[in-house]
Amino acid sequence: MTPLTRRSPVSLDICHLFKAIEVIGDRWTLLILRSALFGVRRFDDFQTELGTPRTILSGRLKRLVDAGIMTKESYRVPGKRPRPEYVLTEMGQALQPILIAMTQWGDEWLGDGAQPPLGFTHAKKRQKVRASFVDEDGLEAGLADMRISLRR
Amino acid sequence: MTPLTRRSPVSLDICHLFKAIEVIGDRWTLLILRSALFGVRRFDDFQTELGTPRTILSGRLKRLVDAGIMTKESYRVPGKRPRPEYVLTEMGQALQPILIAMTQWGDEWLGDGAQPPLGFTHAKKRQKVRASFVDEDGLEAGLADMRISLRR
DNA sequence: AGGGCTGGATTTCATCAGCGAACTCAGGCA
DNA sequence: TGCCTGAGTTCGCTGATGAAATCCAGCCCT
Repeated sequence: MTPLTRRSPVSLDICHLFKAIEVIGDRWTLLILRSALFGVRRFDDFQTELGTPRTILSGRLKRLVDAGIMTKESYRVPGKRPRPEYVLTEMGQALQPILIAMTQWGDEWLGDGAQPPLGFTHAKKRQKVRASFVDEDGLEAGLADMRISLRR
Repeated sequence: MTPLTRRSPVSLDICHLFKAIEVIGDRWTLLILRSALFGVRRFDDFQTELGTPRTILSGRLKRLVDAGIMTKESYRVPGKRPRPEYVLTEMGQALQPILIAMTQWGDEWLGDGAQPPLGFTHAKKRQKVRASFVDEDGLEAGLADMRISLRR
């Protein structure tokens, strides 16, 4: 068990985890990102799928665009007028490992014994793939092997 | 870029990611977990460090205990009366990869060019360690190698 | 025994964010 | 012109949030 501390070693104002939580640590934001990673891009599609109140949705999308996680682009169905489309930037795509790690945590700890609906496998090797940590050689490093060091 | 879809392939009511978001997808909850993973355990320590309103803090801690992510135990400083202590369960410890992945995402995308305050290295090999995915052989699987399949 | 101290937790109330429904808006079509 | 559609805003209402004060249990001290 982690030893008791009275204070975290990193103060909030320089903590990147804290900043990340400020940006994406929000129920609706996370749900929007989940849909977006699956390929959903349109306002009404987010709205119907998640049931987000429209007012909240437009605010969250705006924040995600401001943060650089999504861009607001234009799509056009022929014969229709142009419509905005919310697409993940590279910065947004980079969130996928986080969401997958959350999915796998859910699979393991919130699964009602049921088989998880999504499987993560290696395309060629056909082995199960799971979120973990790797060193520079691409080899797994367990949490036990890992040293978390404080840089001053 | 992910192809456009109008709907996510997994409906919310069977999605473990959705369930995970319901449980931990909340600003204060995530901040509490951050502190907890660093070793903070006491009500007032969380409160001072995060500035959480006491009413919110007690509510969130209760939810985390109900969810099985923390347990409420008793500690006793000799000569003082026993006090509750909120300790991560195994289920809670298992959230560490998620928070580390978030930290590293923040390091990469929210860093104001500054050196991140926490370094993750392999204790023996002294190499940098990063969040990623591994197959059953413990070898890294990039997102490109990975197939996400829908189980029916 | 009684008063103070300390760290959890609850009460109170003003404020803010979430929510549903209705409304606006722009541009294409008939 | 009038209508349709997808996006976004306006408008109230309600419920959650936040700050401060209060409560409460149990150990100390005298």
